[in-house]
Amino acid sequence: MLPLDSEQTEIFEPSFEKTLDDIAPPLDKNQKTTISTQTSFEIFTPMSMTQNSVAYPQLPYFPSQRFTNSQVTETSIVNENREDNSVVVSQTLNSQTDNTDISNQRANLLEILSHDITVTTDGFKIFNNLAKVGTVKWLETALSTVGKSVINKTWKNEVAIMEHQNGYDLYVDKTVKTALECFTKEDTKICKIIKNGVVPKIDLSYISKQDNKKKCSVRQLKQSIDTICANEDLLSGCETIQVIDKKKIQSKIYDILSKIYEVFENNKMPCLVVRRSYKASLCVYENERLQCASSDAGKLRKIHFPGKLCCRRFCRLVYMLGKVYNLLENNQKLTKREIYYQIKHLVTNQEQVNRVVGDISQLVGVGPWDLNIISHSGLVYGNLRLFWASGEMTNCNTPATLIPYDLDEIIEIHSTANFILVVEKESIFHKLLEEDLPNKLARPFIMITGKGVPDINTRLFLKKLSTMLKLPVFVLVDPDLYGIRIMLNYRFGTITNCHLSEQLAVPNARWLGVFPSEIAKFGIQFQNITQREVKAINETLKYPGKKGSIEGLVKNNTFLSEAYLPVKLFNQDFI
DNA sequence: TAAATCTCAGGCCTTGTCGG
DNA sequence: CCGACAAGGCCTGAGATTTA
Repeated sequence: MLPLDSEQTEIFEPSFEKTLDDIAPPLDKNQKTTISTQTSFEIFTPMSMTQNSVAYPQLPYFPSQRFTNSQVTETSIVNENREDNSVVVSQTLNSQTDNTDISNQRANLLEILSHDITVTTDGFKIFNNLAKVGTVKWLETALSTVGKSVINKTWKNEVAIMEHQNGYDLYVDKTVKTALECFTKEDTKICKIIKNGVVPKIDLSYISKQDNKKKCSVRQLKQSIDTICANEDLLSGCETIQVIDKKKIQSKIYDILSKIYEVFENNKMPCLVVRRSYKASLCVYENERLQCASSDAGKLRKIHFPGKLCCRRFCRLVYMLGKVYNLLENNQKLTKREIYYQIKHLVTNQEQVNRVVGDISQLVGVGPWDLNIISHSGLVYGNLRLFWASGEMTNCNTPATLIPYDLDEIIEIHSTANFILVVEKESIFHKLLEEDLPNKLARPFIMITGKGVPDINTRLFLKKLSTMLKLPVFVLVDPDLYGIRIMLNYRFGTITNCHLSEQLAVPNARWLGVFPSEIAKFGIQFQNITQREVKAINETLKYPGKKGSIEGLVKNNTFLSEAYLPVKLFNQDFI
C-alpha cells in the first residue's frame, strides 16, 4: 500500500538524469544583452543531520524572489563561507524578453523615489503588493541612481513602501511585534493579533422557549438501532489500520536528501518526481472511495532544480524534508500553521506550506500525520475510553473532549457504543448534548464533530474508531451544497488527498440528514440558492433549488433529539 | 495554446474587541 | 449584554499567471 517497501518505490524516487546545461543552457551573449542588476538570496542549510556524521549540503532557498522566472537567465551559487553557514546565489536578469517590465518597475520606483524617503528597520511588510517593488539589492542600486543611499544595512530581503501624506516610508521585514510599535496608528487591528486570552462561549441564542412533547417509543427505537447495528453493509468490514514505522520514513527522507547531495557533488541537477493530485480527472472512484488513477507517467510531475518553473518549489520541498526529518528525530509534532510561523521568512503565504506538505506526503508515500505534521480541531463525546502507550487513559465521557492528535499512540479503545454520529457544526454538537440526546436515544453512541470541513485528524480518528470498533457511522449535515460536500468528504475522501483515502475515507458512513427534500417537510426556512452555488451544484449533486440549515430544524427546544433523530433512526431513513 | 503553478476567495468553525 | 466584525485555523476550488 505504501511505497516504502513495495515496487511502487521507484515512481517516487528522485531521478537525476539532467545536467545543469540541459536545464539552464549558457547565455548566448550575441543574442541577448544582460543588465547589471543582480539579486542575492539567502541560502539556508536544510538540516543538520548527524546520522553517519555526514555534513549535509547547503541548499538554496529563494524567499523573496521578485523577478519572474522568464527574467532570469542564469543562476549561480557562490559560497562565501559565511558565519551563519549560508551562501549567496546570484541571478542574472535577461533584459531582452522582459525589458519593458523592468523598465516600468524602474520608472515606478524612480517616481516613488522623487519623494522623501525614510528608512526604518522597525517596520514590517504590511502589504504584499507593496513589497513587490523589488528586492533590497535592487532598491539599493536604484537608490544610488538618484543619489540616495541606504541608511541602515541590517535589513534582510523583504521591503515595503508605504505611502502617507508627506511622502513614502520604506519598511523592511521584521516581526509583527516590532511593527506594532511603529505602526499602531494606521492599523490598530494588528494589535489584536498578539493579545491572547480564552473565554469559551457557546452561542445558543437560537433556542426558543417552546417545547415539543412528541416522542418516539423507546422500545421500538432500541429495536431499530439493534437492527441497524446488525446490518453488515453499514460496518467497516475487515479493514485494518496500518501502522507505519517512523524510522523507515526517516531513512527514506535521508536517502532522498543523500541522493540530492550526491547529484550536487557531481555537478548535476536533481529532479524530484511527485504525483499530481489536485485534479478530478486524475482520480477514480473505486472500492467506494476516491483513489488515484492507476500509475501513469503522464500523471507524474517533475520538480527540478534550477528549473525555471519549479526552482522555488524544489527548494521549499528540500527545506521541508529536512524539517520533517528533524521533527521525526525529536518526536516533535507541529501543525501546518505552526510551521508557517516558524518559516514565515521563507514563504509568502500559508498555501505554500500546505502544498509542500502535500508534496512530501506524496513523495514519501505516507499521510501528514506520519510526518508528525498534525491538525487538531475536532471534538468527540460518548461512551469511549482511549488507552495510551504511556499507560494513561482518556475517558471521552465528558462533554466536548478535543480529539487527540497523537492517534498513533493509542493502543486500545474500549466502548460499548452502538453507532457513531458525525455532526457538521459544533453548535449542533453542543445543542445535542444540551438536549441530553445520549439518554434519549436509548442506546449508547459516540458523537464527533469536525467543526465544518473536517481536518485530516478528525477523519483519521473517525476511521480508526469505525474500523477498530466495527460500528456504523451516520452523518448529520446541513441540507445545502457545503453540508453535502462535507458528508462526501467523510465518506469518500477528497481529491487533494485521494492518495490517502484508504486511510481516511469511511465508505460505510450513511447520510442521515438533513435531506433537501426535508426542507419543505419540516418547514425549515430556506433561501434561494445563488448563481454561484448553481454552478457548483452542477459539478457535484443535483437537488431542488432550495437550501436550509440544521438550525432551521431547531424549531423548539428539543425537536432534534426527541423527534427528528429518533424518527430518522427508527425509519432507517438514511442514504 | 494547453498545461502547470500560484493566488485568492470561499466554506466551516473559533476567539476577542468594540460600540450600541 | 449582545451583535457585528475581524483575526486565526482548517479545508477546497476557480481563475489568473506563467511556462513549454
